[in-house]
Amino acid sequence: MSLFVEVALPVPMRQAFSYRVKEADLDKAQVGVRVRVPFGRQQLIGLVTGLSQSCDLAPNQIKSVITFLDHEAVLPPSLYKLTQWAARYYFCSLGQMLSQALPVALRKGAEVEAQQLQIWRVTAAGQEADIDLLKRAPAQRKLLLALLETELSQDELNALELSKTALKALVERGWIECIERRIESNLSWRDGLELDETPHQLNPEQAIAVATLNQQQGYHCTLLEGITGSGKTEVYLALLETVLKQGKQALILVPEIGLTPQTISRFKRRFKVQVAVIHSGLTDNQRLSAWRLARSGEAAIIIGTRSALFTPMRYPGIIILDEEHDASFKQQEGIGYHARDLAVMRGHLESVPVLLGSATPSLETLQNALSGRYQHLSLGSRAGAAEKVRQGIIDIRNQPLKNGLSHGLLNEMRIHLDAGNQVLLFLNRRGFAPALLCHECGHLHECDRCDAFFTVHQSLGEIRCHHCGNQYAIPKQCHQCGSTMLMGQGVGTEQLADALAKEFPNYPVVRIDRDTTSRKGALETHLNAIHKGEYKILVGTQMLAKGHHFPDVTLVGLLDVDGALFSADFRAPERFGQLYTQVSGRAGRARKPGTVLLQTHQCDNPILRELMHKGYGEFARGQLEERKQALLPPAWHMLLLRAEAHKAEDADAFLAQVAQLLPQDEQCEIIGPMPAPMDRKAGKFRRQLMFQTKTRGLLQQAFEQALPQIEALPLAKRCRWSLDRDPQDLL
DNA sequence: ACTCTTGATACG
DNA sequence: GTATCAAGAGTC
Repeated sequence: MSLFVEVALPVPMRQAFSYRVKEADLDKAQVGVRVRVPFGRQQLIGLVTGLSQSCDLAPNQIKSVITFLDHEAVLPPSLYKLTQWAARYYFCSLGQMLSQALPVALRKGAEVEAQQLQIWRVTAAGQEADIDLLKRAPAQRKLLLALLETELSQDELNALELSKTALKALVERGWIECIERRIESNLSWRDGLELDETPHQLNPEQAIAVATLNQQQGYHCTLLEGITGSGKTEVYLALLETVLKQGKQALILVPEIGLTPQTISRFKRRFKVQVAVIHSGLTDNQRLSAWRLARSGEAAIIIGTRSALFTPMRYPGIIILDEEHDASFKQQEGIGYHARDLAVMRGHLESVPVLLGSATPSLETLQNALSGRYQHLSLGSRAGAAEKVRQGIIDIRNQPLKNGLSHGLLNEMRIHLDAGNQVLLFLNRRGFAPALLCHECGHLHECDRCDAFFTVHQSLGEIRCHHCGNQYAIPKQCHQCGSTMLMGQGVGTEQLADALAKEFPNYPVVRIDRDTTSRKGALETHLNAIHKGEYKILVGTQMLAKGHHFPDVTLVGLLDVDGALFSADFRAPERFGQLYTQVSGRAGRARKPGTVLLQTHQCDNPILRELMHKGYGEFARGQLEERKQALLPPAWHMLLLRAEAHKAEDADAFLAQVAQLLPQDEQCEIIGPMPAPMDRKAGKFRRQLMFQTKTRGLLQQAFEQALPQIEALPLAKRCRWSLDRDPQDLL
């Protein structure tokens, strides 16, 4: 009797591949284990998705599995089902989705369970040894003393950053040795939870939220809408206590920028349990060990960014997504899955509650909360004594601007600074950066490979295209008229910071953006300096708006509001509303009253008025209504097809043929093909097509039906194309 | 996705 | 002629 396995491989083809199982491996074949298989000229690692006694392919076309890597399924059934569901939902191959769900180390063939732990300890000879012999070898001395105190695992030893040569020298003396020990997982936290600090007294609203959530069992999804400073984290901590006391684990997902040491320590401080942290800074092996701790149940709390969603839990208890509206929960490249949507599905599959927290919920979540699909809890009052902010609009029509700053704003800044407070200026430009402008003829310098303007980087002395990476030295003369009067048009954070340093020489300026915080730990250093009051003026982008507390900031200025209100992207007003609310929350914490000022040419704009006077809640409901009218998400459902080709006609023709294969009626709308907003990128032409339907099921069904035909189109091979379900950006 | 094959273009 | 590159085909 021969046996075959169906294998999902990390390739974009939406099909399984069959392999023969060798005689010796017959007992190892089971669904869910990883296998190494030959594939073309290469070897790949895939996951067994099925077994069968026969195979339709000609025998000479079938190869055999090289090795079986596991003796039990890698993922628990719930996560396997989640991955299957996601592959179908996002129209990608199961293998590709699986490779998103597994830590890189496992994709490369690492062991699922850590077999043995390497332990360093002092030998009998070492115990007797005369420490004074090491007077002239301080590194060895330090190491020996450390090990005399307690034995250390390889990881712990590495963390101490001791010298490798000293280690070797001590081994050669025979004073220390490395032994291997089987590790046993320590699950003692489940027997009795110990707190490391006493919980804060909850205010009535927090107490009600906690009580409501504690009553429920099994799956349910809740939106916790709490304005900035209302203490969502205290609610999380109180819920964690309940969950942990039941011996269950908690998965906490936070935005990329939100995973700061402060956040982590907040959770670590409260409970005496192991916390596994999963973030992008980890090496593959560190990630794997965090994954193992979660899977074995040793880590009671797992906290991480988007990809941590797929971390298995032996005792699942709750899933919490903080700052639920944050765009970093949606993967931008490759398979664009949304961790929030998948978290809800995972909660379903594992029968655990899902809690979505935000001061400014996304319209998607808000719609679910309003319709009753999700439970809706609110925290309205600010914790502590902070007062409500004062807000104002500065009309800059016909106003002279100094580097983008109006007189009104400058005056207000001076008042706050002279009073000894800090001022935060916020630039809301996504992708719109200062271009190089000729003051004489008005020529704007454009990238010769794309349709984008060059961005001026004064400090690097270069101009750079942010779409293809093209870069040159800043030209001395205008390419069109030869004038030397070149200026960077528009204000970037860098230019603004320079101008402010001249305008307010007595008040130090700090700039926080991608450039100044790209170095590891740079953001931390800057934030600390801000807290110590070393800087008085803070200039920055989105980064500054998210979750950082600046008690001495009393004035927040938003400089370019207009762009946000008139963007080609239908989500721009929503994002601006979230940003405005988050930024406002930055002002006037502690006991100082705060002021928020907007500079705009559109001071009568109704959207702006509503946001300022009625707050985010009302504004968001208004936006939701507008989306319904316009048949846009979340009212309708969207799939974006992008195509890229050397010849614009190829991309256009391909998408036009795709459009032919899709239904079009009062429940299905097709927009395009049209040029992508950035329609030329690195010499290729980019086109896009939008497919929108009234219901989620309709989109699924219609596209699933069309997909095989789309793949069979001859033009499909002549251009690079990709799918983005529930797109965040139409760029 | 990756790798090998084939056809097209540039170059001294 | 050959060296290099990009499009095309195939992967159990």
